[in-house]
Amino acid sequence: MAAEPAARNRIDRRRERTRNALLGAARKFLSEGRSAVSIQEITDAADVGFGSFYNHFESKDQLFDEAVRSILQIYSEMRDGIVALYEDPAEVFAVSFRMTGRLQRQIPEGVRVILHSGMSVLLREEGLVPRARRDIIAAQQAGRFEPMDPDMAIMAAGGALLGLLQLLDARPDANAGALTDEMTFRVLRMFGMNKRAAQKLTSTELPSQPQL
Amino acid sequence: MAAEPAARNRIDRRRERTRNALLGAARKFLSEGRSAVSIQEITDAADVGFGSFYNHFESKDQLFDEAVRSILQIYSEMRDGIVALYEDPAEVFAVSFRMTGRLQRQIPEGVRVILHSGMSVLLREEGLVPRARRDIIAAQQAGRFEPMDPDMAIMAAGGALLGLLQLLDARPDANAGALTDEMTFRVLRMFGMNKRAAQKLTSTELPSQPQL
DNA sequence: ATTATCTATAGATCTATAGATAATGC
DNA sequence: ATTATCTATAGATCTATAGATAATGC
Repeated sequence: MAAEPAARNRIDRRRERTRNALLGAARKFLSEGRSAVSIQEITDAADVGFGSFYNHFESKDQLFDEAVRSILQIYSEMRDGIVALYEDPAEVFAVSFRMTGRLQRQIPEGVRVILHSGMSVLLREEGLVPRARRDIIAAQQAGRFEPMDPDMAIMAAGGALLGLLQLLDARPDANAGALTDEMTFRVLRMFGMNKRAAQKLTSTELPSQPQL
Repeated sequence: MAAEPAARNRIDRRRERTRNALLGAARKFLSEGRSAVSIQEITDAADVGFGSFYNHFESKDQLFDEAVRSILQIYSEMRDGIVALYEDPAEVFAVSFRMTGRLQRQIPEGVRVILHSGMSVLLREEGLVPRARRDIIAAQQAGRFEPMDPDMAIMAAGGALLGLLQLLDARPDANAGALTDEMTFRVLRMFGMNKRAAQKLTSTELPSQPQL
């Protein structure tokens, strides 16, 4: 009752397949920074009839927007499942950060979409931002982080995270886990944690990476 | 002999005026994230004949690329002039950071171009990046910053800087100087400076803002 | 019978260029 | 005489839609 089964019948499943093919093609082009492709090229890449595009989206912009949104949503729901195990908000923050850095090696293309979409992701009230805000505020109230304008903290941590993802993208052979943990450590230090506490939070074992 | 005078004659000056009008229009559209405008719209906004476009640029992409490059170049030359007064590399870094945050209030449109261009600015070997790398490495060697992979440091500081600029853009009434200094303080802490030293570097008086 | 997909296409838009016009140099 | 700008336009490309086709539901 609460939620429909994934697809009600064969027509709906086919419809969803087409839609996903379009979103996938959009992600592919966005990950290459090619937002100027024609709808024709998109439907070709999706292996879908040209007219089908308009069964699902009103415009290219709408498709691209949904493509970004879907990435943010899928990933942040996954995150929620993972961090449900932790109580300390500082640890939740650290685990999220460490998992997200590692994500670059799992879905480099998806990450590239975000990287190309500019800093404005940090203003979207969906995805990791609202979650990071909650974690940071809670950690501040718990005395784990120094007091600081939460939005500043988000911009600092979010910017550093995006920078890390960009660096990992440019260095395919680097040790992603080590670099990510180093960056997490630095961000925790930036938030006023002492060395030992920051060290501890960035050296605990992580839950296994979920497959996407 | 070393460098030509700004413009040799009237023809050259006119040519440059046209070119600058096109670059200005490109910046305007890029600052609005509208990279899909037609060349026609660009020449209209520049108040320039349509065909003139091709006297100066081969394609829209080339124009946009030069528009971004020109912003980076103009700003970083200005920075070089300012920081020439300082010796301590950590102070050079701090002053650069603090001036750049304040820049958002001076040329919000130019900053918006950078914000829309995505994280890839942090990979460009022009503009602030190579300068920041030199400063960071020098500060590490001088023992002012903790040792750290310089590229990681750049991504962390650059990401935080872009995040700050994005926040300032979204908060036109906020105290840009105060927020910028707070962010600078945090970044210095991230690089391992102690509170007192970081405090000192972010509370010194800045040289007067140059007009652009 | 219903619904989504696909193909074909009209009309709009966009790019690149040719040739005319205007401004400046010599 | 030279050089840049401007206007006009051919041809290419792109979008949005109409109508045909294919798949599924009942």
